[in-house]
Amino acid sequence: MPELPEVETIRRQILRPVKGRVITTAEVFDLMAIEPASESGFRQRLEGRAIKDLRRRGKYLLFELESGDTLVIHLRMTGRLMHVPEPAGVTGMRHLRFLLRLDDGTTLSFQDIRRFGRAFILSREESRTYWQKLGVEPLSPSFNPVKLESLSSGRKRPLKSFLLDQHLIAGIGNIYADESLYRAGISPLRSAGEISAREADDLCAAIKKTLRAAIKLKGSSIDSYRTARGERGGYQDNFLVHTRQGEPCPACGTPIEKTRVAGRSTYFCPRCQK
DNA sequence: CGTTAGCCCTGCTGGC
DNA sequence: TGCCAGCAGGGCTAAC
Repeated sequence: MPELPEVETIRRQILRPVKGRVITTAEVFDLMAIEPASESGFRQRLEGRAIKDLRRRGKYLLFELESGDTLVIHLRMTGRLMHVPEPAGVTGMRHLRFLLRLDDGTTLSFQDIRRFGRAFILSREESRTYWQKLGVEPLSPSFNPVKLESLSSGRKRPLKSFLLDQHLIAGIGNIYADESLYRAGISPLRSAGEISAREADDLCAAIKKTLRAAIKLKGSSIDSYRTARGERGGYQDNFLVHTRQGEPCPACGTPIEKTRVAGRSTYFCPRCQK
């Protein structure tokens, strides 16, 4: 499931190929993939527009257009965004929801098995306010132990639930929440408001270290995630606890436990994580 | 306000 | 072999 490292991998891979390109045609095959569900509106605001820049905010990918509009794509669970060099490369693609043809003959394709992924377009004005609801970027300097403590203080909810809340910190999903908490040696069940200053230090460092390591390996391919070039990520082979229930903890050998927190599968070492 | 449960969706898995 | 309940979960909304 694409989280910050997966979305950032896609952004880095397609930035150069798409920057400065003009979207010649936009084709929609599943109206559920776009908001609002209007193909004509979607085409009107995209066709003939040049892509000025490609940015990321949390798990969102932002195509900034010369027109001032921003095409926003969220992959959710099973969304796949690929840059396909050959015009015929998209024929026969399964679960194809929409595609954007570019003026150099290449194509951006959006596939999505579970149909949770969405694309929408923000005007310049809407862009100014839309992102305020999202929390701090965990890899930015403004995400530091002091910030983490100020976000967590007074909150009774479990740390796992806290880390998954995109309004507080933007980009961490189920995989990297588990991995970061393990690295920090803190239980996912602990109340967010109860962590010490020392633990906030550890958790902040663990989050940054985990996300950076995952980006280096182009993300995690447990299931359907692929990079923009169609490759599998490599970080799933480095998971310390996630999806490893019953296997020995890398540090102490205690079997990794699986439980459910905030409606999500949660993996942790009952001995190393207090 | 803070927090959680339910919903959306489809492919895969495991039990019988 | 076939059937089907159960599971996976990001973000939104309703409800407590």
